[in-house]
Amino acid sequence: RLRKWQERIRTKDAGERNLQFALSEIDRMASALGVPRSVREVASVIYRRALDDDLIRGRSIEGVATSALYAACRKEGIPRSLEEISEVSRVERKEIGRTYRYISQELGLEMEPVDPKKYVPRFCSELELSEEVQSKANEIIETTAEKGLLSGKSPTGYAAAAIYAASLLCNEKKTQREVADVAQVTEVTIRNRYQEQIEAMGIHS
Amino acid sequence: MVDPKETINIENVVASTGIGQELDLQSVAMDLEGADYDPEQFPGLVYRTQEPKSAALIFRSGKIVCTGAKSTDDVHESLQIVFGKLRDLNIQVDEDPEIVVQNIVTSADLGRNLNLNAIAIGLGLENIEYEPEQFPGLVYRLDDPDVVALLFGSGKLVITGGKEPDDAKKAVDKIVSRLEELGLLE
DNA sequence: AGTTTACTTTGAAAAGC
DNA sequence: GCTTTAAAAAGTAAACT
Repeated sequence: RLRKWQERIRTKDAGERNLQFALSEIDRMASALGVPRSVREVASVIYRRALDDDLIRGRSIEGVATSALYAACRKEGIPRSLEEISEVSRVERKEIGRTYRYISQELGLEMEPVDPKKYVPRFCSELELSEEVQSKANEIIETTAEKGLLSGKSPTGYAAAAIYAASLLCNEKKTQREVADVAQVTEVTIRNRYQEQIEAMGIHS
Repeated sequence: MVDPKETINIENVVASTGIGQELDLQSVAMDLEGADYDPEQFPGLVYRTQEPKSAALIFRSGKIVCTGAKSTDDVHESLQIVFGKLRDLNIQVDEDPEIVVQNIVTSADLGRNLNLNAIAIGLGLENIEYEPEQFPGLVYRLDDPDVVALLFGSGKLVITGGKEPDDAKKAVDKIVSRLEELGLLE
């Protein structure tokens, strides 16, 4: 009887320690990403819900914590790509993506697809591009997405191409390499998306 | 426009069967040319047929999995070839082993582009999975028939998880009518 | 700038770790 | 859970030309 009681305490302590570890990891990654406190709070709530629903069984604590943070960034409207998230996590990109899809389904997060426009301010500021370029990029994204060009395309690559196009149109040219580096996509992806977008916008350059 | 059902094409059929006899895979691997057997990596021996093209996974228990065939007829033809090869090795094979189709992968074309973002919302975010950062297709699980459909921006789709060719037809019909009533087709 | 190859997703069975 | 098999869809990445 005493042994059983001790075991319960031990289990409870272990669970408590695991939760503390997860929350501190979320905090560490959030700091590294430079996201506001509200995102960490949302991530913590998602992690606790996953814990309550027993979704961590068979998965790593770090993986679930990272996925919760990825989901929280999106929910708060300041998405980080899986590539960016994986740079501050010790879990690899593919695993974060899988775990995110799993907890998202199980918790019924009903996450909407990421809007490429959400990446425009951050990418443009890293490239030191003007407000004018940002507006132009947003206009390109809005217009071409309405024409159906966005289906199936990665939001970061889509945003990168629009920013590249906008930088040319506003005479603040950035090279494909520069834009590709901040968006963490390849130049080939920018070229492919850029061609489609320019054509759909009826721009001839 | 063409009826999307007429664009349905079977791309792969997976079936299981068994010869009703245990096998010494080590010796089968020696005698059967073209056999790939690496028990450290996977317990099954891989044997590929050329016509019809398929891959058979042969296990110690005598159970066999056939995959890669383009029709249920091809599955039967391929397995007859495998049974024949085993008999050539003086291995007892049941006279007419039962062959069970486990999965059929089909492709189809709705004939018009799809706005996956609108479809994701329309079908209900709780019913679909659409993560273009990870994969360009929208994943839609149906209850009846019990299959999974992958919808692409081009209007092409993949249906998998079905056990008979008819499942794909039913699925395409349901998807088309669902998208039509949502006003998301054409 | 554009090509080739390879990997991402879905489904199912087999035997064994 | 993983391992292996095959095939489609379309996007993206890495490595070349």
